[in-house]
Amino acid sequence: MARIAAAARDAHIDARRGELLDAALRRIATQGFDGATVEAIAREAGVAKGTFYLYFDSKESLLAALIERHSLIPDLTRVVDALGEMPPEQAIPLIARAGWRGLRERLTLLRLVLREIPLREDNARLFMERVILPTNRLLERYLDGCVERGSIRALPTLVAGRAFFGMLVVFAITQEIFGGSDLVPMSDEEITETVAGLFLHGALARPNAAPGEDVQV
Amino acid sequence: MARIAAAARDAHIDARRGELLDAALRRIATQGFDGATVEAIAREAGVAKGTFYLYFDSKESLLAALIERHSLIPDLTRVVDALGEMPPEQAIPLIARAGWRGLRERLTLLRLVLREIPLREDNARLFMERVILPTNRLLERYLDGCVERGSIRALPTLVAGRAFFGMLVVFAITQEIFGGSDLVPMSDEEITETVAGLFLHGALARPNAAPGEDVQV
Amino acid sequence: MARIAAAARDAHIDARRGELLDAALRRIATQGFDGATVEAIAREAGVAKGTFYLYFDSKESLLAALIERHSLIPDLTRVVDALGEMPPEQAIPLIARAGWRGLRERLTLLRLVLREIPLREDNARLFMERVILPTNRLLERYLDGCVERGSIRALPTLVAGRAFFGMLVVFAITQEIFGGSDLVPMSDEEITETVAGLFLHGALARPNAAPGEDVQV
Amino acid sequence: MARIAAAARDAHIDARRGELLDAALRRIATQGFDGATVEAIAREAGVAKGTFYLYFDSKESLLAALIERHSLIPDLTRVVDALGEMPPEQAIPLIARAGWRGLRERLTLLRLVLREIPLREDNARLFMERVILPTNRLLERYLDGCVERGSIRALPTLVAGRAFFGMLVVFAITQEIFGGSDLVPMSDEEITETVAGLFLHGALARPNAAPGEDVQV
DNA sequence: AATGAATGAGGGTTCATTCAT
DNA sequence: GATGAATGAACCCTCATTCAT
Repeated sequence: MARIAAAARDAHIDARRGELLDAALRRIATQGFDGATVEAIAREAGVAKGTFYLYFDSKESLLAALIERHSLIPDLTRVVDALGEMPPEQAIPLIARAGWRGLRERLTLLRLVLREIPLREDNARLFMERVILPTNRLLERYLDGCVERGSIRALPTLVAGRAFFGMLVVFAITQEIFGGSDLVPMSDEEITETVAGLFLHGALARPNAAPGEDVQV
Repeated sequence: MARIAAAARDAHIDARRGELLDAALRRIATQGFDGATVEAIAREAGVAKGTFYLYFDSKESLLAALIERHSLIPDLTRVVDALGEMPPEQAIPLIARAGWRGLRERLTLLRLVLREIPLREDNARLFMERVILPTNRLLERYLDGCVERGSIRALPTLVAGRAFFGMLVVFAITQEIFGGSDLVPMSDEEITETVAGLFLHGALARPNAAPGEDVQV
Repeated sequence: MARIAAAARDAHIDARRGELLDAALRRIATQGFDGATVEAIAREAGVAKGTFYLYFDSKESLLAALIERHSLIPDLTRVVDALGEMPPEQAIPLIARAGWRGLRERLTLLRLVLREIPLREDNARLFMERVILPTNRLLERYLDGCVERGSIRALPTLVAGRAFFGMLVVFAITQEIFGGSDLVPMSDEEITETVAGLFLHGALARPNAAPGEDVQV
Repeated sequence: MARIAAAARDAHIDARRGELLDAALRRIATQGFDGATVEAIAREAGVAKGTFYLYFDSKESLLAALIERHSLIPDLTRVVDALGEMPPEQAIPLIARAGWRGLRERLTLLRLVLREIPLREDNARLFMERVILPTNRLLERYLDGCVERGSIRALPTLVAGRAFFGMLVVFAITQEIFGGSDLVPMSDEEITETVAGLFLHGALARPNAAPGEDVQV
C-alpha cells in the first residue's frame, strides 16, 4: 500500500513537473528566461508561486531540466536507425525532411537554447555532450557506413554531418526565429531539397571533375 | 564658428556613443544583455551612470545601435566584389575562409544576436533586412553569375547561398560558443575546406551521375 | 473504559507535545526562533509538518509553552528548602554552585529567553511572574531569615538576592553564550567563589577585619 | 575643489548612515532584527528602500555597524579615568550610578545585543573583544590600583569587576527589558546603592569574622 | 490522528531611470 | 555636459498555515 501510494505520488510529481516545464517553455519562448517570472510560469501551469519550489530547487534548475527534456535525439535515432544501408541518394533527403520537421516542432526550444545556453558554460558543455554530439555521431555513423560501402567519398564525416544538419538549423533560425519567412518566403521543399541536393552533389555544374582537388585552392 | 562648434560637438557625441557601444558589447558578451547593468557599461566606458542617458534614450535603444553597428557586410562586400568572375572552384574556398575569419572575429556579436534578437521582433526584422539578407544577396549575386556562366548548376541561389554561409555559422555556434572545440577539436582548415568542398561537390562518391535527379526522392 | 482511553490519549498528547518542545528547543538554540522552521522542528521530532498543528495552535504558542516548561525553580527550590537556617557563610557558596550548575545546564533556554522574551511583552510579563520572581522570592525568603537571625545586615533582600543570582547569569551570558571563555577563560570555581565571596564580604580590604586573609577563596 | 566636494560627500554619507542606523535601532528595538524590514527602516529614516543599499551592503552588515557604534566604553572611560586614586568607598557608588545611567540610556542597544549577538558567532566574539572586555579591563585596572594601595582585598579583579557591572546589567534586563518594574518597582537609588553596598561590604552583618574561610563550605 | 501538497503574503535585493547640483 | 544620489517597481525565494486525503 505504501508502495502504491509512493508510486502514485511519484507519478503526480512527474506530472506536475511536466506541467511546469511546459508552462515554462511557453513563457520563456516569448519573454526569455529572465523575462519569464516564476509567478508567471506557475500561474500558466495553474499553480501558485510557492508550488513551483516544491518541484524545482530554483528557477535556474528549471533550465537544465527543460533542455534535457526536449531533444531531437529520439526522433533522429529512429529515423537514422531505420535507414540501415539505404543509399545516401535516398537517405539524405529523408533525413533532411525529418530534421526540418523536428526543428520546426522545436522552435521554442531552439530559441531557448540559443538564448540561454551561451551564457552558461556548464549548460553549454552539457548541451554539446548530451544533445549536439549524440545527434552528430548518429549522422557520422551513417555516413561512415556509406564511405565504407563506397557510396560517398572519403571526408571528415563528423564535420560533414554537422554541416549538413547545421544548414537546416540556420534556416530554422533565419526563417522561423528571425522572421525571415515574412521577408523572403521559402517553402519547406525548397529548403529541404536544396540542402539535401547540396549535400549530395554540391553546386558545381559538371561535378565529373575529380573531386577533392579543387578544394585545395 | 557655431558650425564648427556643432561639428565638433557631433564628433564628440559620436565618439562617446562609440565608447559606450564598445563597452556595452564587452559586458554583454560575458553577462548577457540583462546581466550587463547600465552602471557597469558606463563604468567600463569611463563615464558615470547618468552620462549613459545623455547618449542613449534607454538601455534597450542601445541594442539596436549595437546590432546595426557590427556586421559582416563590409568585409564580405569587399571579398565578394573582388571575386569578379572567378570560377567557384577558387572563389568558394576563399569566401569560406573569409567568412570563417569574420565570424570568429565577431563571436561576441554573434552571441549577442543569438541571445537578444529572437525576443525582439522589431530588431529581428531589422537584423534580417540589414544584415542577413544583404549578405545573402551578395552571395546570391555571385552565384547567379556563376549559373549564368554555366559554372554551377541551376539551383535556388538565395537558398543555396544561405545554406553555404549557414554551415559556417553553425560551426561558429557549436565549436566556439557552445564550447564544442574543447570536446571535439576541429581545425579551421577542416571546417572551411569541408564546407567549401561540400558546397562545391557534395558528398557523393560518383557525382558524375546526372545531378538533381536523385534529389527527387 | 472511556475514562481510561481519555487518559491514555491525554498521555499521548502530552508525550507528543513534549517531543515537539524538545525538538523545538534544539532547533531554536542554534537558529533562533525565526530561523527554526516549523518543518524543521517537526522533522526533528519525527513527525510531519501538519502534525505540529495538531499539538500547537501556532508557532508562536510554542514559545510560551517552551519557556514555562523549563525553569530553574524546581532545582533551586530543593536547594534553598534544604538550607533551613544554615548560616549564609555556608549557604551562599552552595547556592552559587547550584545556580551556576543549573544555568550551565540551561544555556539553551537562556539563549532562547534572552532572544525571544524581550520582544513579546506578554511573555516577558509571564516570565517575570513565573520564573524570575519566584526564584527571586526564594532567595529573598532565605535572606530575610538570615536578617532576622542577625547573620546578615539589613538590606533590601529582594534586590540583593537578584543582584546575587544576577552575577551568575551575567557570567553565563558573557562566558558561555558570548564565547568569552575562549578569550578569557575563567574556571567554575573562580566564578562561583568570587561571586559568593563578594556577596558575603564585599571587596573592601578591612571592613575592620584583618586584611589580606580574605583572599582564601 | 575636488577635495572639498569629496569631504562634503563623505560628510553626507556619514550623516545618512547615521540616520539609517538610528532608524534601524528604533525599529529593531520594537520588532527585532528579523521583524524590522529594510523598507520600514528606510522609511523611518525618510528615504526609499533602495537608498538603504547605497549605504549598507546588506541588512546583516547593518548589525555590525550598529553594535560597534554604541557602546558604554566612552562614557565609562571618562568616569573611570576621572577617578584617579579615589578610594573605592566613594568611587564604586559613582561608577554604579554612571553605569546604571548609561545602561538605561542604552536599553535599545542592550535588547539588540541580547537578541542578535548570541546567534552570530562572529559578532559575539567581536562584541566580547570590542565592548565587554574593554569595559571590563577598565574596571580591572581601577580595582588593581585599589588592591595595590591596599584599599580592597586581593581578589580576581577581572572577575570581580564583571560581577559588579553585571549586577547592574541584570537589573536593566529584568526591570527595564522584561518589564519587572511594573510588577516589583525598584528605585534607581535602591538598585545602585544596593549593588555598590554589596560590592563594597558584602551582605554579612559582622564582617569582622575571619572572612573567606566560610566560603570553603 | 497523520500527512504533505498547496498557498500567498512578505522579505531582501537589484537596477533602469530621473534629476538636482 | 557630467555626475551619482535617490527612487521604487519587480524579482526570486521562504515559510507559516490550511486542508483534502
